[in-house]
Amino acid sequence: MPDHIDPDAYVPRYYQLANILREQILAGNLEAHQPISSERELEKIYKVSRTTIRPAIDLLVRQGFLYREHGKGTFVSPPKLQKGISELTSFTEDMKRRGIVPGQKILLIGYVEPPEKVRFQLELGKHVQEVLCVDRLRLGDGAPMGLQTSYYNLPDGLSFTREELEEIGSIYALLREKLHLIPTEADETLEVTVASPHEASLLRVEAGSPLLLSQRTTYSQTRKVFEFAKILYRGDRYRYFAKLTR
Amino acid sequence: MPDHIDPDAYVPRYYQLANILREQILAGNLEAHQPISSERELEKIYKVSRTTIRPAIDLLVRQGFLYREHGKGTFVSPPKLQKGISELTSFTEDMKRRGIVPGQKILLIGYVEPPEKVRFQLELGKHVQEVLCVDRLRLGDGAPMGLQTSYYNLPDGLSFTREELEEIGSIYALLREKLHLIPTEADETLEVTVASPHEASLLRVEAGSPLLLSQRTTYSQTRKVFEFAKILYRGDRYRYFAKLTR
DNA sequence: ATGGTCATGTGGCCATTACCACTTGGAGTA
DNA sequence: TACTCCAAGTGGTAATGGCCACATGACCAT
Repeated sequence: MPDHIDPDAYVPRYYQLANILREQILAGNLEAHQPISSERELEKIYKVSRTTIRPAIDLLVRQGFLYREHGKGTFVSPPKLQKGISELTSFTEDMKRRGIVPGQKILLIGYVEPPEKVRFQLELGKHVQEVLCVDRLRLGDGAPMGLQTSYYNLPDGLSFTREELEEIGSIYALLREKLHLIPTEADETLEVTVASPHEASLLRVEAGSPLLLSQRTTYSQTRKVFEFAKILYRGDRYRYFAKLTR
Repeated sequence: MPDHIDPDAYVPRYYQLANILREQILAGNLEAHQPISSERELEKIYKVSRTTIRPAIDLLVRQGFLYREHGKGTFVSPPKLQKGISELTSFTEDMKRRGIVPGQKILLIGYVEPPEKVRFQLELGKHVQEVLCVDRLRLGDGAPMGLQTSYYNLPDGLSFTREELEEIGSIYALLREKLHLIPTEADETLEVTVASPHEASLLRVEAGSPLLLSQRTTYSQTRKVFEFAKILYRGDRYRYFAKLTR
């Protein structure tokens, strides 16, 4: 890990500085509630202007690593505030972060006529006849974790095959690399429901067991809705995390 | 709504500008995906420097009203992206936003010896003997919505009475006005569970009905944990919203 | 027609300079 | 002793000026 800022680097200086400071915090060089160097000191230390320092600190404040107090200084947040904000992640990433090995069984992949609800969520016009649908059983450490049904509104007849999905594993990775589609924002709702006999048998629980239903619409970098995904999580195996701010 | 920026105002100029632009968007003067004036044009229009323009736009981008595209311009987000991020709100505020009339029935208020789990969440030392506990039935439009149990670690013997809580209604409002404690951040987890006979009778559902369990630790402006709250929501009446970003 | 080049406009980044508001602690005063 | 006041240090806001990276369309050469 570099301890200085390269003015000619490809990444912006404020970003380099944020990385340096974050590393120091995570390495434990700085105690919780301890002040970091003042902005004017950081100017001298890293030979960058305060105009560069501030966005770096802004970033770390938003990420929960630091907090400012006007007239007093900038301080290190206690460890509990340092992890897990409301980040948009795929099931695969989510599991990895929890230290669980993700897996999946593809139940169905192909074009279907969208139900009215999906048509609404994907903001489809009346002329759109079919959308790509992927039905998957999601696994965590080999055992059923959830049941996911996703619908995709892809640009201009672009698509992918079952083989490609099986090879890469993550639809998000596939969309990013093959179609240059990057999820940037999503609206999610969570509610409870109970397992139908069919869902129960796939998830290996009793019919009528409580499930957590997540429904998400995902926006690409061009601000278009491209995905509507429903995931039914097993109530006994999944817990949702969120970080709230004022 | 003013359409110009007052250099002598108490509120910062970038904040005034953000308010002006947000009003224009909400008023519908600007269509979705339509570009707003470029940053250099805004300099001339509002007689402020680009250093002021950028934080204003930053703010609106974070709030979901605008999005930038390098080399192209800054654009108005479609309406669906404009509301509801992961904001820290009390039950009372939450209900009001949904257009539901909040209510409550206080079941218990007083000092109790904290269970081990609460002791851990509130980061209490071994010497702390008792913490304030409030048990409430939460109502929405008069009918049971959830069952909340909250524990408070208040500074220096500060406290409040049942009468004060009944008068003001919201603990957050009470803490803010009486004790100058402002919630600024919280960690929340959500999971499903089923109603015990006792919970079921209070919530007026069948025993064994699915419930949504929210558990939250809340941090004050001094970065200390001051609240641990559990809310059991009726599965058939409550849905959780979140906005996710990359 | 096709493809490359380039001027122009946009947001992204950054140094410099300056002043304001808030906090703190020590000097000075009553 | 107790109080007030103020200087110094901190983060907050802001103007000015500049260069870079990216997107686009007009223009030119092929």
